[in-house]
Amino acid sequence: MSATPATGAAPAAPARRGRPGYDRAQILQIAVGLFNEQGYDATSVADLAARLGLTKSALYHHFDSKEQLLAEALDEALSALEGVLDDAATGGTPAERLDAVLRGAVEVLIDRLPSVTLLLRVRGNSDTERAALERRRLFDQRVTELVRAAQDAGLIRADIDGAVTTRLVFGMINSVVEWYRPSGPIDRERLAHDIVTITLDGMRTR
Amino acid sequence: MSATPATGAAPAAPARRGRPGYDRAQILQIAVGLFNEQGYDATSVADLAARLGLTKSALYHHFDSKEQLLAEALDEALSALEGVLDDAATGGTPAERLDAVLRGAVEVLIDRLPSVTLLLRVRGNSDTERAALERRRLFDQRVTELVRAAQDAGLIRADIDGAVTTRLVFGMINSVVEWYRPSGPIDRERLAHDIVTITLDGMRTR
DNA sequence: GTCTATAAATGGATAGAC
DNA sequence: GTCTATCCATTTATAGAC
Repeated sequence: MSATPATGAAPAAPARRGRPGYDRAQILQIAVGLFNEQGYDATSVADLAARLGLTKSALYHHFDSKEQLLAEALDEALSALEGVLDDAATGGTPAERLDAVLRGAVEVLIDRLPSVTLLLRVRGNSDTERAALERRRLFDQRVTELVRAAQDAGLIRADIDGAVTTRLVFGMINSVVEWYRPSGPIDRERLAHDIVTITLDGMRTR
Repeated sequence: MSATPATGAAPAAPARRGRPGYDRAQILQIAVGLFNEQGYDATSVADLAARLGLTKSALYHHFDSKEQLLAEALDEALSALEGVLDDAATGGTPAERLDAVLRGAVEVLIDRLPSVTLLLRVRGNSDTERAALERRRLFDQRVTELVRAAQDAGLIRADIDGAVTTRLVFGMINSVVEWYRPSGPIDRERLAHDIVTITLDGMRTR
């Protein structure tokens, strides 16, 4: 868990001597945490340097810009989400594939909670943010196609538009970043189960 | 719809002569729109003045601070949401009251889309924001109590924790601010119906 | 790999004329 | 009610020493 996440080619970066000695991955992790606490725009490079116990200059030795930190975090989140769809594409019936996508999305969201949280708050204020929004849009499109296929197969109710259904269900899934904490009482699989249960069968008793 | 929203005592503010001639309500409306486009922190007072076609100084004649604009918008959204709960408290069975709260929340969210959108993005970076978050928390608590009462009455499934159910369902409802546009093809009542349908009965066919 | 110092621009906000 | 001009703190980012 606490091992170095292997940014480049080095198999295992040995702990640095002297001062802090952060590598890119560690800095990115702490940066994303702070962006999520305060908001990306409200977080200054000085804020981040203070949290790291570094000066701004030392930070700029590791990264070219604040925006580069954002770009790397957004890429991590988007790649993971796209991976869910790539994996699910090989499944069986539309219903099975949809189930796999919903469960997979919840699990990615939890496993990569910080970067996905950041992604979901992007508004499009820079080229970096706009590119991320476009990748998100393509993801949504692919999920909507899956929902429509499940509707055509008669497995999902067709009295609500597929795009609306997709938005609502992913709205519920994505909202998890607002409150879920891995250290809390509810585990990953349980939450995925609860969400799939409510979205498929609803909260009303029968 | 286009009438003056009655900020103070004056029944109908006559159109100003000369330049733009904004009143507080008009400025607030445009400010909230810009905050939602770019994010509150990413929006400078200069940005807002530019959109209004005014200078910063002219803006400060109407408002004491950027934060005051935020505070007034957040209060509008919170008051409207609290009103939904106050109204629903007088209903009949827990199920009827919960239905009324869900529908009412969707309708408030749509009727006050700009201010509610702003509210849902607040992170707690100032006293103003923290006070708004606290009012939101109290709202959530009151809804959770309603869900638990419906569970105790056997009307809502009890195999998922009431607080989790509340968060998930309001996560879906709140996500509407991310994509809904009143000018679009789907009207308020239709969306409220779709959301209540999915959250109560799910998207699976039976 | 970290530091001090500083640049150049922008942030929120105010003074005072018209 | 809006303007020009300005203040001062903070912003992102860089230069160059250790």
